[in-house]
Amino acid sequence: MVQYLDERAGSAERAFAALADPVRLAVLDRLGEGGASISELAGPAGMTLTGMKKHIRILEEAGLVRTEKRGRTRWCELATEGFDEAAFWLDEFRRRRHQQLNRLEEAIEEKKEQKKEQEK
Amino acid sequence: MVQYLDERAGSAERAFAALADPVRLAVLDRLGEGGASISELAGPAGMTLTGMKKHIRILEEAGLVRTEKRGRTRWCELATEGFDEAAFWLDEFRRRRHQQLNRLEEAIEEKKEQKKEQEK
DNA sequence: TAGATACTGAACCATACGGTTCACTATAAC
DNA sequence: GTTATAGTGAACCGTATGGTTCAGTATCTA
Repeated sequence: MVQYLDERAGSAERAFAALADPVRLAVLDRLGEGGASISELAGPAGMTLTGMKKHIRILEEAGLVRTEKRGRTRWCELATEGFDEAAFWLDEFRRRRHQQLNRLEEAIEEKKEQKKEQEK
Repeated sequence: MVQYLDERAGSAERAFAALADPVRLAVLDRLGEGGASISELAGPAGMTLTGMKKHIRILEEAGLVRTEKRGRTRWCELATEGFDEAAFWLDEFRRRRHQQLNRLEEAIEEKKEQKKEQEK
C-alpha cells in the first residue's frame, strides 16, 4: 500500500542526511548563484580542498549536486533529483497523515450519530 | 535577501538530521497509524527502552513528534512543525532556483537579441 | 620542458552518534 | 505494602563522520 514510500525512503533518507550539515547547506546556497569549482567552494568555507571534496561527494551521491571534470578543475552545480526525492517523501507523508486524520474525524462523527440514534 | 531562509535553516537542518535515520523513519511511519508509548515503539524495533527514548528525544527536538507523560508511560504522537519546517525549506530552495534559472534564460535571450541587432 | 595549480586518495585523529547495561524513580496492580 | 512495570539518566563502547596532512597525478602556463 505504501510501498512507493518505502522504496523512496532510502534515497530520501540519503538526501536528508546530506542536508543535515551546515557546511553542505552553505554549499547548496552558494551553488544556487551558479556553478563553482572545488577551490571556489573550499575557500569561503575556510576548508581544505580535500575536506570540501568529501562534502561534494556526499551531496553528489544524494543527488543534490552534479559534477563534471573540466581540465584540472571539477565543476559543481545543483542537481534536482535529490531535492525532488526529499520533497516527495515529505509531501507524501503529510498527505497520508491528513487522510488519516480525516478518516479519524469521520469515525468520530459516525459514533456520535449512532449514539443519537440509540438515545431516541 | 534570503534572511528568512537562513533563519529557518537551523530548525530545518535539525529536522533533516532527525529524518536521516531508518529507525526514526520507521517510528514516524508507525506513529502515522496513531500514538504509542515508548515500549510499543521499542518492541517492534528490537531495541531497549533507553535506546528508543533517545530517538524520541531527537524527533521531539526536531518538532516531528510531540510527547506527554501519562502516568508511568510516555505517550508519543506526530507533530507538524518539524515537517512544515523541512518542507518549507525545500520548497523555498526549489522556488528560488527556478527563479534564478528563469533570469538566466532571459539574460541569454537578451544577448541573442543584441547580437541580431549588431549583425544588421 | 619546468614549474605552478587543482584536484585526489590514503592514512590518521577527535568527536558525535547509535546502541547497550545498570542503577534508580515513579506509578500500577495485587 | 509489596511487587511488577514503564520510563529515565549516567556511564560506557564501537563505529561513523568531519576534518586534517601528506604524497601523489593530471593539466595548465611560461
